[in-house]
Amino acid sequence: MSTARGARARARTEITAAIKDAARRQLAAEGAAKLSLRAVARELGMVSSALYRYFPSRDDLLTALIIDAYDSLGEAAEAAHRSVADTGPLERWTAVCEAVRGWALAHPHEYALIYGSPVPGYTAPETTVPSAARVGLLFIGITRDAHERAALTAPSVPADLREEAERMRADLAPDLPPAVVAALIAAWAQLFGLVGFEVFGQFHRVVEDRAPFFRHAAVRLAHEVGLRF
Amino acid sequence: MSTARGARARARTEITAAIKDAARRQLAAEGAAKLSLRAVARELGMVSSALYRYFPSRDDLLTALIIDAYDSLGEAAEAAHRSVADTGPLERWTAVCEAVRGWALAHPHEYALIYGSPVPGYTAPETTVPSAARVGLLFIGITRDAHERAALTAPSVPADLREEAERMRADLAPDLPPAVVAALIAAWAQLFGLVGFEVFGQFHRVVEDRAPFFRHAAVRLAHEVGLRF
DNA sequence: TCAAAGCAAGAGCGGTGCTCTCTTTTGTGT
DNA sequence: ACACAAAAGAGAGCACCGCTCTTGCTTTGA
Repeated sequence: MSTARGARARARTEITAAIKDAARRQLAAEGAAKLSLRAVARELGMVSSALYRYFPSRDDLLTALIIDAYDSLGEAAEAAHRSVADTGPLERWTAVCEAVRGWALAHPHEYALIYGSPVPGYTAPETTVPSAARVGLLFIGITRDAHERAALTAPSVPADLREEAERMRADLAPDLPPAVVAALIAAWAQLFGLVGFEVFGQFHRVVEDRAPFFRHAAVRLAHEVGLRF
Repeated sequence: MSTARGARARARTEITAAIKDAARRQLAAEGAAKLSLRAVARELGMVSSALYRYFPSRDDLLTALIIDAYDSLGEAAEAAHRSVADTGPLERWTAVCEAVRGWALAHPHEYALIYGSPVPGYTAPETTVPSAARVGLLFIGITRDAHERAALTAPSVPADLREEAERMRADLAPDLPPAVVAALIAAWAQLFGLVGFEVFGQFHRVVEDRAPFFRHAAVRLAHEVGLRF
């Protein structure tokens, strides 16, 4: 039971949440590098050392924010997918892509936290994996659906990739053709290349009307995977 | 004249170079976030305040390293391109892609500096533009070459992207079809998505045999642009 | 009831970027 | 050859950082 477990425990979860909220605000305002435990403590009227009762280090606080960011992105993508659940694979694919892009543009610093340079000396704990996988699972689901409806044209795969494609298929989506799994992973990485370039300003003075540009690229990615409609 | 302009000026350029070298070593070892002016000064046997005679701030030192990183990557890509200059567009394309990947894997922290999360509150000065453009210009050159040899199948472009594609063509490569320019920019971003995911560990436990995976993806990118051989 | 556990506070350590002042070194014009 | 101004280095110091340790106070549960 998470209710009625004593005032102290209740206060603990509330304060933990307040710390994460304040930290998220700082993250959004200044970026991960300037996220300071002392500033968070100041904002909450606490002394900095008190924060260590809730998060053993700054990195642990960052980890919590990373998981939240993955979940926030995953939730946004899943919501977008739900809202077009009764359409064809290609439309669902692009809807998820655009949800990812929209979330990233709305939360650039949180996007940077999860898909930008990793914090040096810090490796994400296994805890983050389920949250991080949500968007990928969405794409796998869409593709699987297309495969079951025979709406999937499997791309070809060169000989030197066949073994690895088979391995990825076994690990990630045993019911899909290996070539599709390989193409899917490539498309997944390429999607975040497009999003990252836009969020991180690489398209500055290069791409101006970015929504149609992105939508077109997302459709081409779907085609690369084998989705046709 | 850069030679014989007095012992003092000579010493200045030497010390500036030594500072950048030490900083680059720290960058490679620990990442940009842990690059410390004081540590650089220590390594050089100077006092930290003396560094400010050469770089007005830590960000300016970082900017210098960013330009160097872009140039280092550009040089690696151009060298790879030179070594296959007499082959077909597709082979040259993949050679450049693989040079980018190889450089990124060999210099992960420098790669993070230029293609990872931007340093918060910091916008790259215009000085970086020429260096940053080198890889892109290589791709444009390869594609232009294919176009001149009639070895280019222009992809299609949807109506809502036509205007922007035309604008990009005018800005970046007036001698290429608009649809190709649009595809080229998308491929450029997608390439760095693939490289970034590998360098930043996103492929951990997902893609294992990464060289053939990347090579295949690079070839597909070339096909997307319209290169056939 | 009362010991144990949880928690906030404060002081303090070693580190950071950066500024200011003072002194020394160095190149140059007379 | 000398004087003088510019350049460079040294040092102290400011405000900040993450983190630790000790000291008390409060809540909790046997």
